[in-house]
Amino acid sequence: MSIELILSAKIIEAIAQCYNQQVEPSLVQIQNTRKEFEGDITLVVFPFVRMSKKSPEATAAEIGDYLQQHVNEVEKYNVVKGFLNLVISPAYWVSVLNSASAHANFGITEATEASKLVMVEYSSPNTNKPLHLGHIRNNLLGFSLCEILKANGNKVVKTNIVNDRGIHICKSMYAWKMWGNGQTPENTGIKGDHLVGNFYVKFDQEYKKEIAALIGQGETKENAEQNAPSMQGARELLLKWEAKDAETVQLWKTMNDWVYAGFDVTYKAMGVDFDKIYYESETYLYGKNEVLRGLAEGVFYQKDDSSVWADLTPEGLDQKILLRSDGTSVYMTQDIGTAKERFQDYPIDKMVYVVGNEQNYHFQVLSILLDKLGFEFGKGLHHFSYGMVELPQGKMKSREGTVVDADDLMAEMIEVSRKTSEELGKLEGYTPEQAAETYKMIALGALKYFILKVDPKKNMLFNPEESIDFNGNTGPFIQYTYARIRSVLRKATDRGIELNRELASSTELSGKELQLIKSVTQFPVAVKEAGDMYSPALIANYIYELVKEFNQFYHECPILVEENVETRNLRLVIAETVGKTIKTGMKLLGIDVPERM
RNA sequence: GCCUCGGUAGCUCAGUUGGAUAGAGCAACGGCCUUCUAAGCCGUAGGUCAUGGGUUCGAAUCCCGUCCGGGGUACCA
Repeated sequence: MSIELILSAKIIEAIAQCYNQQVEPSLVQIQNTRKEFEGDITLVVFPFVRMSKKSPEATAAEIGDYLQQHVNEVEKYNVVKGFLNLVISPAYWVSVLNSASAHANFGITEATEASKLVMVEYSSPNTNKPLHLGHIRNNLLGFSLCEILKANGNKVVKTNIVNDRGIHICKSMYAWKMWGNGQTPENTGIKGDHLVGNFYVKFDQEYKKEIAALIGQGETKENAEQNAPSMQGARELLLKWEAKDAETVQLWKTMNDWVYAGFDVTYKAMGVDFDKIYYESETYLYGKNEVLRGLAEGVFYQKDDSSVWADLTPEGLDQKILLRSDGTSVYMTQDIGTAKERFQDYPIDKMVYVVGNEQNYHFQVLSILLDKLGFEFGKGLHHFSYGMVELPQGKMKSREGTVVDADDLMAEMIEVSRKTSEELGKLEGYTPEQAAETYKMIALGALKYFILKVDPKKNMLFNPEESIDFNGNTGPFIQYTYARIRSVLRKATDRGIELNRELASSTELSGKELQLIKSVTQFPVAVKEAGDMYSPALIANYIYELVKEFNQFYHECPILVEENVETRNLRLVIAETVGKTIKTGMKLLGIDVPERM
């Protein structure tokens, strides 16, 4: 049992004994003592002063006396204003370190047969353009969230819904037909997703010209947008596709295959993967069927132009279109079908969608619609809503070319990493392959940590002019600390030093040693909170604090050079345990750590 | 217009259900490599927590108003 739980129970007991009052556990506010005060754990006594009818100081002292007498681990205490600072015995901290060091998977709760099954949808790209920085945030958050949920004892199915059909694909297809001149990834040497993306941009350029021309001829803006030949062409392709026109389907397959080949490369570079991939082209019909069923059952209604709608005014929302007047599906239709499929395929206890906050309304509506259609899981969907990545000039727009491309960004980061490593000359003796692997590990560590350390809910800014840092609160800083620890441990082994991981309870702890042990014990707490809050950032911030403390310790306390064998052993055990915690924690972020750098 | 999210150091971000003197990194300045990796460590400077009220022992945190910004809002995804 953790010291916090023991104390919590004893504090309630103390109040009962001293003041004859029953208190709710929620009133017991225990926190780690701030560094500037003496002590390890602090109780906020303000909530109890009205029970004691004494000053905060006197109340704190009475509770402190009681705890000191009744809890072995409480050595002494001091009172500062309404704060009762408890000093916990070193023996307790030693026992905690022993247990952390003994557990291979310290901080991790393994899933069992009885565990909940969580399905997490993330990535979910459109197949009309390559992945950009916004997708990177999605993928990294999604992957990390899955690792964190697993570490909290859940079974997780990582899923990806590929938006492989729809008007956006048809735009790229139309542009390719009109202006493609038979270009392929093979004959141009351009990565497939980028090639298709080029045509998406081309479409938009031509479309805009046509609109301008039509407006010049006296058309209204709305009419021009509807009647532009490009748009009509794309719409026609969408209709042909839904009608399974052979030539259209063939072109669609070909271009999507180019994109998939490109995506595979990007996913692999990012280090993300999926257990089950759904394709919208396969699920949208289920959605259409469900909408038609809803229409037949009177849940939805049809307008004169034969478009199908949901009336959400009882829920305080608007009307929502579910099938266009030409009968084709919209985004919502597809998501209904996909949800139904998934719950048929898996015994899902919890469904999580990792999708940007621009779609908050969409998921609010999806939840309601599924519920209206009689799916009991409708209300339980969880939209993991994350903020946008913005550039200094504002939002990224693929069609306007103001995007930071995922492949380019990763390649640039690797290049910076390589140069830095070579300048520092840390990898001498490595083969070129080993070195290249390390450059990549550091580059991705920098990128992933940069993205994940920010609260997912908030928008974040990326300035391409100032490349991502490798110093300070960064992935490489953490990786570097890990490499240092490994280096010390290697040297210990080389010198024939054997670790004794069963530390005696009488082991003495200095300030930094104690602080590090306390930090390590917070890891399971951080893992749980990250799981509860769906926040990789909590893990990132935790590791950073741990690593910062380790570096201070490393600087102040000699490890191998220490002459006292017991102290040397203690420090090695601490270093090893911190290293293990860093590695486990970084794994939860999808970041690897190097043996050397 | 309506809905919704946000505003913390020059910049990028932390700040558990309200708790002690609001913290990091970057940038700036000054120290520390004959000792386990200087991608490090130590120090200096930098704040009206957008703003005005309120709630209370206590507010960056909760409530109301105002200003500024992002996102959404019936045939894009």
